Amino acid sequence: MTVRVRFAPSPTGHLHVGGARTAIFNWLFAKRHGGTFILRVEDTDQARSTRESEAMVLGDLRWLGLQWDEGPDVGGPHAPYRQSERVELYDRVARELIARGVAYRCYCTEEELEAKRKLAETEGRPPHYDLKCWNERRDDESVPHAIRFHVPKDGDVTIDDRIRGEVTWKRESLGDFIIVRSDRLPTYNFCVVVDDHDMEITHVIRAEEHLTNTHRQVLIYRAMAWRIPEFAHVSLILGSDRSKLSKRHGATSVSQYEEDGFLPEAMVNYLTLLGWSSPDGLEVFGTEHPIDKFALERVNAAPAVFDAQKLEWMNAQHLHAKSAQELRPLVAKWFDVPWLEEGIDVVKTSVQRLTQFREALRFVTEYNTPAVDAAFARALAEELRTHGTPGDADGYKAMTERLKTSTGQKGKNLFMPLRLAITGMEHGPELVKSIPLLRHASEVDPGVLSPLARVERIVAASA
RNA sequence: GUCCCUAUCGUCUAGAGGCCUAGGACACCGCCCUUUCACGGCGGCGACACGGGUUCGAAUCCCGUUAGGGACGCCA
Repeated sequence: MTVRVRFAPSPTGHLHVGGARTAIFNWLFAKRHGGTFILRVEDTDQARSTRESEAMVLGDLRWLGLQWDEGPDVGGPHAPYRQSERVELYDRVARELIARGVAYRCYCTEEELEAKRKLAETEGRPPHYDLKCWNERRDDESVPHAIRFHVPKDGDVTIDDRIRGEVTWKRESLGDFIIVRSDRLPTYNFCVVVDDHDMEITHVIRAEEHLTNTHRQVLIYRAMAWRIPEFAHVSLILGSDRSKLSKRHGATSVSQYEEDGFLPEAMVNYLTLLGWSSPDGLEVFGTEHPIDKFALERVNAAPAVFDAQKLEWMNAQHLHAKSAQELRPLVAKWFDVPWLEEGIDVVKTSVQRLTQFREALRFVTEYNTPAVDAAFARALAEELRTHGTPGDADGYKAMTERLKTSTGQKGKNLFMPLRLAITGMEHGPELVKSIPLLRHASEVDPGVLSPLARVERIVAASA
């Protein structure tokens, strides 16, 4: 049996990190077993679903590099992959369920039901449907109605969750539930089952919030005598206060991280580690490693707190591992100059995110004449005029040797004023790299002030 | 309220009854490297929620308590 898994987002906004992790686990599992990764859009909630959101979610998944084999945009043997386009199928199955005597039309209004729920609550009873329409079953399609699934006497369910082990529910914990709304659109618990069966899904890997829904879903599988897939419920991602991750904890959508200059491979790497760990303890990796090692049995059942600091560290690891040539097109999205590649090479290790290169290279793009000893500045200007600005490490070494004698300074007293005079700042990358960068940048970019021009400004200012 | 899930350093985790004096990573602190910053290297701080069992032996198995989370919708 070949593995078929799906990620089924509802298009109500950008992809969240929790959804991203669920998608990653599905994708990893499919890749691990040479299976098929399917993208299905769950847009039956017409009030909240939009095509714009769908495009955003698809874009976010693409950015992460999670390629799907079947989906609304690429099609596949079980098209369409948008639930709103599959209503005929749901309608057919709902009728079959009614014919089998396990589902029935319910003519109760939402107001009636609301009142019944309130009453049940005050009387301390479980807020389950009172079976009115089940007891007076009638089959009138002309009157507005919903369709309910009747929970059978033998409605106890036990599943063997691949992450949680055995989970059991008693039938009493469930009331008859709606599978088709009065607007004829199916509800989540119904269409997931119909779709997962129709799309021949073998493993349902999804968030823990769906765990208790599985009870209802298994009942539908049984009523239709369909093969029940394997289930794996992944725990939730929490914020720093251990409540469900939400906006107030900071960025929660993957697009936000993209905008903040995170690398997709770092994002995937970090999220993969939220709940899963490699048997050999490796933490920084590309996709080959987890594809080779991933197993649902190693996924932690406990919820995980999202740690933006570790994500940032992870991003730096991936960023530092890339060459300046690889980084250049990525950085150019935020900051582009002719000398960008050399600039990236010089400041790379001091940067965690793509967005930080602009600031890290500010010593090149900006120069605020610093306060430097006038005599030192004159000697430095003289040095640069007669020997030129060094363009490599050897030239830099020779220059500093000469400066020792011409300025009479050494150690910190030589290097600090030198750094300050040329970069305008007290801190920055090694001078042996910064000075050649400044020289090259000023040669190709009229916006960059050359080292000599900089020093001359100091001399002029002190005159 | 009922049902379900979960519980190892601040955080992510390793741990499948003796290999545990509980290992790694992030963060934090210190030292080294570095005439700055960063990177990197080395070291330190720091946890089995609690109470009962089972066992020669429990972080690991069982029960309970507590705490957190989820579900109980004509949301997904």
